[in-house]
Amino acid sequence: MPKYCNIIITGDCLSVLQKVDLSSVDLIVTSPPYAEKRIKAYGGIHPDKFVEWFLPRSEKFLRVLKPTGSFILNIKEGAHNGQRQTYVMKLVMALCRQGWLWVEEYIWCKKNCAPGKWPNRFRDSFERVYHFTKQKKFSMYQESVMVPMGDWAKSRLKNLSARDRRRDDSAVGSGFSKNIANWVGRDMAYPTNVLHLATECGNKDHPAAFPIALPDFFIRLFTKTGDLVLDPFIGSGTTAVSAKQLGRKYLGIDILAKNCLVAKKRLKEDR
Amino acid sequence: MPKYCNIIITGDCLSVLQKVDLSSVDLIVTSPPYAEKRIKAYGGIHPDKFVEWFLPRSEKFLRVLKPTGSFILNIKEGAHNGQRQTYVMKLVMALCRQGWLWVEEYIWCKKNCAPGKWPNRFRDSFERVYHFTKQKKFSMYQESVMVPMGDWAKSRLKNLSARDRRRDDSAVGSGFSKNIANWVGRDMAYPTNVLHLATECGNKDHPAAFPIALPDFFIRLFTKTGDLVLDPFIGSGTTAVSAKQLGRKYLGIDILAKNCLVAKKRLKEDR
DNA sequence: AGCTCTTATGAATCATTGA
DNA sequence: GTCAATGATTCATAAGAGC
Repeated sequence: MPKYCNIIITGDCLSVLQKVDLSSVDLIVTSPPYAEKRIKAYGGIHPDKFVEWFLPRSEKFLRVLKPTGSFILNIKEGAHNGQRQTYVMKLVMALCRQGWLWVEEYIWCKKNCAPGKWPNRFRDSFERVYHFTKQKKFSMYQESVMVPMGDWAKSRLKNLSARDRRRDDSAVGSGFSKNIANWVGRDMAYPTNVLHLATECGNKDHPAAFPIALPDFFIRLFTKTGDLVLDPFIGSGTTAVSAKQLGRKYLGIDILAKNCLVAKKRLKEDR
Repeated sequence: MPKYCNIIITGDCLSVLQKVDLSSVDLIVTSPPYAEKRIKAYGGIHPDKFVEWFLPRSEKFLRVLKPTGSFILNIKEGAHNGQRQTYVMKLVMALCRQGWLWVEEYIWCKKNCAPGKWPNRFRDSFERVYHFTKQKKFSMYQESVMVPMGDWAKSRLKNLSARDRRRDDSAVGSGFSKNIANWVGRDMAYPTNVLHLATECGNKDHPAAFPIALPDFFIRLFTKTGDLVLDPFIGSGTTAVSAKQLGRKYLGIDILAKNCLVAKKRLKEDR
């Protein structure tokens, strides 16, 4: 059993990860504080400083991640003064120089995006999810994220709300397995690199909760039961809740004690 | 009437555009030969050489584009040796340095993408469409690309909810706001920056034809009737056909005489 | 079951003003 | 100039209740 396991730690992941065992993590799933967003919550990282702020931390990610592990990064640049920021591109290229292999970019297409109308752009309805690895060969379990084809299933599963999951869990006790079993013999298909998910509804006491279906997808895709999932910017705890529900171990880190409290509370209440 | 108008020209756009009038083009829509793709057709541009190959040509684009014009670039990096190439990111950043303003990235989500299965990734079902301009203010006609709205609007408008009324009262302070009034009779909605278009079916005698819906969308969005649309890598002629169908002028350029023949044939047959 | 109606809400962006 | 803060403006959808 790893030293730090199934806990939420308050602190900067830069220092906290120093104490975590080398090559002990199977998957890192995270959504860092975006540059110029969450200024009140995180103090704000200027877009020009974002890459240099991130790199020392991603170096620690390299340290604790197993050779066959994956690093999933959810991020999206904003628009300022009529132009899109370029720091996300700069970050990806810097991560490649740091030793990461950029395997894929998934698109998280948000069904319900924020309102607004502007003279020069439409509403932003997608975010990027980058997949990095340490090696060309890595663990991937594609069968565990197969989606059913056909209308009846599409409408049932296009949105995996926490509530749906809870219902399935309580009925069967093991999350997805029952559903998967039900679909055997029906038309199943592999997903593509575009994910259609609604943003989470419901108050999570955190300004930027991503839908649980997002970590859920990548945890099932890149880990097996009992593996360790790390989120170095745990926020409201969604990644940890998802890992726990799927029978994985979790390690959550956040610099704000307030966030850690929210995450711990959600883990206790399993929601 | 511009000198070069409603024609397809065989040649390298680098030299051809030298003869085109300064600031005469309202919109550039193109899908360049991707690096390492279409090697037989174009002789192949190595990923490492792609940016330096492109930049002299995009400089000519700056020359012929009107100050209020837009440049729409459809491109997607491939995967090699298990990793995504970075030349698209490098190109975007180089274009910014060249003077272009990066306004937006649209995601063209391909409904019916190519089948296939690989050990380390799923099927690639999106392409990038970058929107660049010369100025912060540019021509944009958002109303011309509105899409049909769902049924929900009708019922809502029949009987304005108490909450809608309250929200607008507090916002405006005088009973009915004009916001709600704007919705009455509206059955169309603005799109987002994720476009759901099917890929073209049917052989167009060209290996990388994009669906006509793609240039159609951007031509309607960024030009009005009679404007001039340029595609410096016209390929099978889709951009020109779309422009003609929408009552715009077109100028198509391709280095391969074979492509120009196909484009001319399609224009004549209007398909 | 299916239909109608109600409610909730999401990492937004731009123009303007003032320091 | 440049930068920061503030206010104005703005949709489309899912899910649930009720009939």
